[in-house]
Amino acid sequence: MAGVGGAPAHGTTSAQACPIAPVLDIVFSRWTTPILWTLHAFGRQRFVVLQRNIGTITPKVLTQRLRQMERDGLVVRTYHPEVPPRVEYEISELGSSLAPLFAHLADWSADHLPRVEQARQEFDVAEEAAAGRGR
Amino acid sequence: MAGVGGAPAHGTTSAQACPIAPVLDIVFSRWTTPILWTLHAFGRQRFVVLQRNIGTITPKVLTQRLRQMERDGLVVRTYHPEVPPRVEYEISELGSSLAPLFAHLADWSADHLPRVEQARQEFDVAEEAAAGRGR
DNA sequence: CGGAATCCGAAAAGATACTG
DNA sequence: CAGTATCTTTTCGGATTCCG
Repeated sequence: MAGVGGAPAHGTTSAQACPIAPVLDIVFSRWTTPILWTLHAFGRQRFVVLQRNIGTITPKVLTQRLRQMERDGLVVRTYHPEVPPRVEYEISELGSSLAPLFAHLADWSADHLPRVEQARQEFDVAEEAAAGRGR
Repeated sequence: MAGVGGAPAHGTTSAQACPIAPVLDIVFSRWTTPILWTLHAFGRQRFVVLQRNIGTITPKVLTQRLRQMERDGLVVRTYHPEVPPRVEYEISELGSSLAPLFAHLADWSADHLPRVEQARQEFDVAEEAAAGRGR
């Protein structure tokens, strides 16, 4: 697996320069969309099941992300004091309110992602040509 | 000043777990929204002006981000071979197609950000209380 | 089972200085 | 002006280990 470095977040960005900057840290932090998506797709589920459904996230990171999302009110954590302990996570109403936004994003993706791919290829070809001339 | 580390991006996330993951790297990478916003707000502008308008970005990072966005077709770079050199950046049509999405995000922010703030306060209070009992 | 604690490595962001 | 080069900083993500 590729070790990755880390981009912080969008938090330090000057707010006046981008009014939606604050939301990005809440909604589009790393792993938040996969988590919300999985929670939305499979409904309430236990920690380990959630981890399996997401596929590649480690328990440490999943815990961190869930904690932040719980704090932001996007997910609800339910602890059952049993032996062995049982904890379940589910999407909150606030978290569900993001569904239309994600749908909008999916629509944009369907409509414009091919254009991005095309732009990338053209750019790479032009770059290749420029390098050829430069060399 | 807060240096930031880095979260890579959302790219390594398993696609099946979240269909919109690919778009996140394109649209919501660090600095992309402030850059697009500034380009949208002030129109075509030169490198240094853009840097000033954004406010806190260093030339190195701005160059990196602009290069990526140009490759993705979100911005258009125009180079005027003069002395001194003049380069202008503007938002592309593809980049402009994101405007409704950003508006949607701004709407969600206006409607739900207070709820997030409230959730955070309640969470912190509950955590404080839990710590008090635990200590 | 559901985490918390610890160590480690990678990559990106920032600061600074320097060119064509 | 518009970057590029270099060095340092930051912290996120992964792996491992341990606990109630």
